[in-house]
Amino acid sequence: MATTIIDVAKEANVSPSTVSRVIANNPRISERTKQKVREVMDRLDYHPNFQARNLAAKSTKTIGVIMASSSVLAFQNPFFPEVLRGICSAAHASKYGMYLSTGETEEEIFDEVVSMTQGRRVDGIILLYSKVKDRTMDYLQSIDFPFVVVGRPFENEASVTYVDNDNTAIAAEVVDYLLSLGHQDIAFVGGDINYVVSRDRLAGYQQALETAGIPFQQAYYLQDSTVNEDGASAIDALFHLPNRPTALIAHDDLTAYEIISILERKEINVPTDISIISFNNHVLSQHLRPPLTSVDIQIYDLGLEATECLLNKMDDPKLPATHRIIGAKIITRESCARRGID
Amino acid sequence: MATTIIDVAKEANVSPSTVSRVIANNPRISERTKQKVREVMDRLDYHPNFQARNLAAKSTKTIGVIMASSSVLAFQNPFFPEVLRGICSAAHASKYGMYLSTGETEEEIFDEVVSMTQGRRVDGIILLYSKVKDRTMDYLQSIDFPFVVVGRPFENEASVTYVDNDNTAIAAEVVDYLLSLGHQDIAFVGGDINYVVSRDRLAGYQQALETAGIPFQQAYYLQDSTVNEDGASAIDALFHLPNRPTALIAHDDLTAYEIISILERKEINVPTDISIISFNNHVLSQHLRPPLTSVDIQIYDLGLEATECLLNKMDDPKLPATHRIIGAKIITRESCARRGID
DNA sequence: CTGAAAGCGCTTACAG
DNA sequence: CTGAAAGCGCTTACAG
Repeated sequence: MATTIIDVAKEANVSPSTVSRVIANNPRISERTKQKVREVMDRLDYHPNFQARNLAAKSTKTIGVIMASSSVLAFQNPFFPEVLRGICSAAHASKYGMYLSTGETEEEIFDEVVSMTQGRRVDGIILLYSKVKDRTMDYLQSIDFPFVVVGRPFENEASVTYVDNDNTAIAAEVVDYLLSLGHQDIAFVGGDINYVVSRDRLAGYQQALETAGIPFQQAYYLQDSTVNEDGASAIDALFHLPNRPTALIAHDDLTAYEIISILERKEINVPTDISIISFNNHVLSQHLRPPLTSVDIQIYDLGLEATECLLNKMDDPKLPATHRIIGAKIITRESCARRGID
Repeated sequence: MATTIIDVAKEANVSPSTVSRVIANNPRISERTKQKVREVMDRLDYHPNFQARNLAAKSTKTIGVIMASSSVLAFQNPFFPEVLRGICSAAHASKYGMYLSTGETEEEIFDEVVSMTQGRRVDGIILLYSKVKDRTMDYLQSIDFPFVVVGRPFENEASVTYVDNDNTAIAAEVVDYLLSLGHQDIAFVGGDINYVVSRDRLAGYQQALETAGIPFQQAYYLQDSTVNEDGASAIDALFHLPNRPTALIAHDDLTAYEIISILERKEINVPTDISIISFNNHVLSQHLRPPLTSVDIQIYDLGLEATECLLNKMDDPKLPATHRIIGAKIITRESCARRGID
């Protein structure tokens, strides 16, 4: 059996309470006693049992991280490691541990969250996604468990703590950038519309067009799932339009890569024939040919600040909901060009 | 306060022991009682407290996943999300949870592992890397804690359970492939030599050359850190050699991308002027221009099988160490070509 | 500044 | 098939 607090207490000729207080570095214990107890802890190679400590103290010092369902996509998405890195870094700084969800379906994830929270496996939860009508989020709110969302909540925005980019504004900015290059016929390949981020970016796209007096065309709007499933024909349709687009906004770099590959096979040149810009600024985007113009949404900071918000919330559950907006900026590379004269 | 086993027991008119047995689905409890108790659990929305259960049962049903130090690299490495996906999937199938290390330095990671194991925070550990002279691994072995390594251990290979590719053989195969294309002057950009994987691949490279009767040239061997720090000049040196290489093997796709970008700036064409092949077969490798020939090492399977091995080990700690070798294969794309006539 | 005691919420021999 | 009791290894009022 591993050595326990009792062993240490006996060896140091103090009570277990005292050992416990030394572990917690309680100021009411004399330095002399602390030294003595610490020496014994070292000598016996004592390490407190987490379960016992957590049970007694009613806290776990761990954060639950919930990924979106369909793990293949969640993991493949370059967003994931980067946001995790941010979370990791903030958690580590506050000596918190990270517990990762493993559920694969929405149902499983929901059940996992219920048992994580009810079973007190974690002290707080970070939701790595924001979905329309999300049971999990509703549930967390209903039991008043400390949580924070990376992304803007679909409902109850004011009462939920979240960290997000201003996706609507960024998407509008992207459109403006293309407009400034002389483009008018701008296609938009958006993400899954069940995620709020996809809706926000679409809204930004539409608003910017409207501001510029350019009507929104349904045919210019695709979902990235279409491209990933049968990319060639979706892109084909786009390029057989009477006014074929001269610019295209992709929901993320992966989609952009996919599209560029398809275009290449059709001998459509980027950026000469069509300008392409996307979101997320993947590490590899600079290595693509042409190097991809992409929006840096500061994923690491999203994770970092989400964790800080959560830590605050856990510290003081009565704190009002906070919202942090992380800046983003267009990283100009070579996939966008001034519109040629038709 | 959350509802406890006592609440359920009272409500169902049984003892807490019985409720506990119903939770564990103990066959000695009658179906009738089970039904009754389950109904009450549902009605009261009861969820067992993990800490209490773990403390009493002396098991945590969670796996600790330890990443290599220097988290920036660990996270950025595309290896990470993919191996995690494999682990996740196997853990989930066995209803295990995942606890992630957050340490940033080797020292911190070591301390984390000590407290994870001594503090019984996890039942088993997966080491996501294998380093030369690794304290952490030595420690795990010394306390006889269930663990498995993704990668080949540097020492005590026979007594440590691990999952790995046969990196030596694969590297040799890569060389043979290039030889078959007529290349003789083959450069090798390897990984950090503190990792066993880097050593194995280098060994495979050297062996294959030797078998082919081609002397190993120190000038043809670089470490990827050199390329990442001051890529241009390292590559420059390579191309100013009297016999400049006509082929190059890169430790991973990221390094290959980096090199290709540098070459492009020098107007050295891949594959006309130099053939490039690398390891890991990143999702995006097919989208690079030219599409990158790369070795698929089946990262997902590495994670999956490592977890299975660990689960077995935890089930029966007396089991002898097992070693699983995961297959790998060269995915031929367009970055390698037959050697031109000089 | 320190200790004795109760309690955190479970599981599991032991007994019947 | 079920229950009473001890115990898992801590923390934390309470008391002095």
